[in-house]
Amino acid sequence: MRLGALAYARRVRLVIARCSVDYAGRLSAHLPLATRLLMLKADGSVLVHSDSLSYKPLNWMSPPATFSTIDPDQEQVDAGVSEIWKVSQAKTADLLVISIHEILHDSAHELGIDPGLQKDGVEADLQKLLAAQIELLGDGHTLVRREYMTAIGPVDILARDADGAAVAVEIKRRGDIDGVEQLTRYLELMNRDPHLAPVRGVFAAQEIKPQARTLAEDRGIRCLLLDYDAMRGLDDSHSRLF
Amino acid sequence: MRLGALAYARRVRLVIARCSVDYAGRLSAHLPLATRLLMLKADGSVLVHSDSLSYKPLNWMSPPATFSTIDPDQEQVDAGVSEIWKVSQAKTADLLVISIHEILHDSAHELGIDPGLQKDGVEADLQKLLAAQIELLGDGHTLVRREYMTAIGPVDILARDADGAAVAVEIKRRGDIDGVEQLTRYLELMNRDPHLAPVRGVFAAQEIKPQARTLAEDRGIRCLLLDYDAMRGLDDSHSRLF
DNA sequence: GAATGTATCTCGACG
DNA sequence: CGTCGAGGTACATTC
Repeated sequence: MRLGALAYARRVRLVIARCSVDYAGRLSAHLPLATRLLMLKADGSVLVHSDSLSYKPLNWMSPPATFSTIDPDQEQVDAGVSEIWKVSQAKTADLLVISIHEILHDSAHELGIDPGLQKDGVEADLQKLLAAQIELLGDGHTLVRREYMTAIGPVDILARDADGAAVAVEIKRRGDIDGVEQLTRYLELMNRDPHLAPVRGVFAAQEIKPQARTLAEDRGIRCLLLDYDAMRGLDDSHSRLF
Repeated sequence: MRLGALAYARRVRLVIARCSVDYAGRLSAHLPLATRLLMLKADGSVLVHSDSLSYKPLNWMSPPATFSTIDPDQEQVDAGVSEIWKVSQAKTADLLVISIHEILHDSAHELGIDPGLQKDGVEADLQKLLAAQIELLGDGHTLVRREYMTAIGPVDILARDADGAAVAVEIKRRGDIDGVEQLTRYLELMNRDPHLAPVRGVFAAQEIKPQARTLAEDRGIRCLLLDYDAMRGLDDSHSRLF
């Protein structure tokens, strides 16, 4: 537990203001003059929100950031700017400049320490389930082991088919091209091992993107769609809310 | 059950409240009782923020969402709940339930329509600029087209060199190994097309990581560093911040 | 700390 | 409307 975090006032400042915003960092971005919500958090970070397009701020500065206000020059005053906020991140040299024209609301609130989010039932233990239901690969398949180690990392599942031939399975929640590349590297390596070769590949996922499927099948890798709910059994539904 | 107090146009409502939050959708999640900022946007979406961990809300509901309040039952009243907010998304059946224990601040603000963010310096800009300045690939190069479609996706730029040979260009802001892999897949596919083959590859980026450069050159792919500022300078533009 | 994989990803573009 | 790729991805976990 860090004492430093406790020493700070856990406050959030909410400002509704007509403002324009400029950001310079990895890219440049500009927000023309409009009324927005500015949220200043305890760690110096700043979020600029509009009244729609949830989740993502229009613009922001990530912590740790330093906040300062500077006086507008005469030209800016003439343009209607009353105050300029400068938010900078020393490490990345990112800079967020908020030109305030008019503050319509300004309040600060003590929030206290948040116990944090508890997630539940996310972790697709697809791997565990598929290992337990290895026959989903096809009749007569047997499990050799999960997390079969190779020189470049663990293959999710190594199995053998009815004829005793090795089968390497890569499991993803969403099957993307990256996953196919990953499995391809494993297969290339494993097929150099005379104890294993020939090794066939199975790309298993709850959802397989068409391009990934195309690439996989082009490389002789079989695609297997996994039905998570069916595999988990319909017994435990996450109806904790009702 | 009374319907949304939030059916107003272009407004954002800010509430500071002691509350607990439950979410059920792709996953289940729970936030224990604590003081948080609740942001209700005009489109019915809701964000639950703490005073740190910028950018991402602790919990949220994406638009389009419908908002309603329901009265707590006796058990909930005994537990200190004064009000329950229910935010649901019809399409996905996601549900966010906020159990309000105490409201410490409550204000609503008219924001108006936001003109939106103007971005500058992303991959699309690089692609446009390189297409316009195709001679950066070398003397005598000509543009065939941007976003040349293949079965596994569009190649950023297809050009021909002074001898009329095809050149496939993959453009990245930051060139790492993934980009080289991507270009390699395109090249492999395109080289099967007798109308195109042989196709040479060029990996163009503002910044190319050493590992990516090594891999690319090992595969006969030429690396090209792009100077965005210089390229933009040949075009017409201006820096806004200073 | 760097690298890797996931995400209630979000968001835009394009067919 | 789906699909696909990029993101100032953000964020957690592992090496």
